[in-house]
Amino acid sequence: MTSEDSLDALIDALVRSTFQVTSVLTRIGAENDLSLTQLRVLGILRDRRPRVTELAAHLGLDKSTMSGLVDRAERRGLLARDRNPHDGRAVDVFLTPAGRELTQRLDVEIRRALAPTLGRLRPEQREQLVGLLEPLLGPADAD
Amino acid sequence: MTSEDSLDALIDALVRSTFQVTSVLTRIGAENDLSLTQLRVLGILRDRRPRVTELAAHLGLDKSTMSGLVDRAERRGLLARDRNPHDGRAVDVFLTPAGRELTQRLDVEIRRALAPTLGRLRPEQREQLVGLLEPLLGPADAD
DNA sequence: TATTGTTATACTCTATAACTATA
DNA sequence: TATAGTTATAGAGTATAACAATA
Repeated sequence: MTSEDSLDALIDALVRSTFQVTSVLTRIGAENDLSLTQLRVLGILRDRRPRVTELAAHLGLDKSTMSGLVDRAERRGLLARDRNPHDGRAVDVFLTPAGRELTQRLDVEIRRALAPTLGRLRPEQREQLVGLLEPLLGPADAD
Repeated sequence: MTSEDSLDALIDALVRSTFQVTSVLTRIGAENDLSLTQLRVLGILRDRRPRVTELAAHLGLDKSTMSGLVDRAERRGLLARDRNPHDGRAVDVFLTPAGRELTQRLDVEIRRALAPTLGRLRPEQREQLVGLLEPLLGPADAD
């Protein structure tokens, strides 16, 4: 196997695993009336209180798109806005208790959905896989 | 590290790598005026000539959604429809030459975008990674 | 009767452009 | 002037329900 081939095979496997994981996340989101994007918003807010622009940058979206996403999630009581005390232009976004509760439930569901497949690997293989993926990952931003 | 922890860490790494790959695919799609879904449609049609319902099933979408996606891609000349000769109800979908050309260009761009990151792994590590991902993957459906 | 596909409808997601308020 | 956020607008993506054509 040449180096080229090993790269092609890896890209193929990685893209396939991407669509497979995405499909699980999309399904669990849909079962809870959440788009994949809203799922990610909740995931980011788990341990952050970003302003709208930061949230948009995290997701690679325009700030106007972000406004709409925050609007709809806020209307559902999942998150809330607050003026940033240090910058009158900025608006901080954070989970409400209901949003936090839903996020935790989603975590459990995601874990439950992926566990059977990932359980095909022995624990030491899982650790090996994590070790191989880690150097590929950018700065943290799970879920 | 307990077995629970190794599973959590793996899910975290896998989800993060999923969003990272998705972001690359979304960007390359957008640069070519294609949504991630349209990108996937083209990828599926590379080596298949499915009917509308099969395509929808592949993507986990409703057939009415699929009708719209095929409509728009057809209007752009990327794919075409043909009545299935064996079943008068069915409509087969396939790439046009222009669609095939675009798909090949996208392949190159995706490869070029992912190569630098994946190049951080040595060839034997890449093979190891493929070997660990493969048992997790369902039946083929790359891109 | 059941299946395949399209259409009508409604809502979410998305970006661009124009705007207001603050820095 | 530049930045943060919202709103208006337009188009794509999505599902549900109703429909026509075929099996």
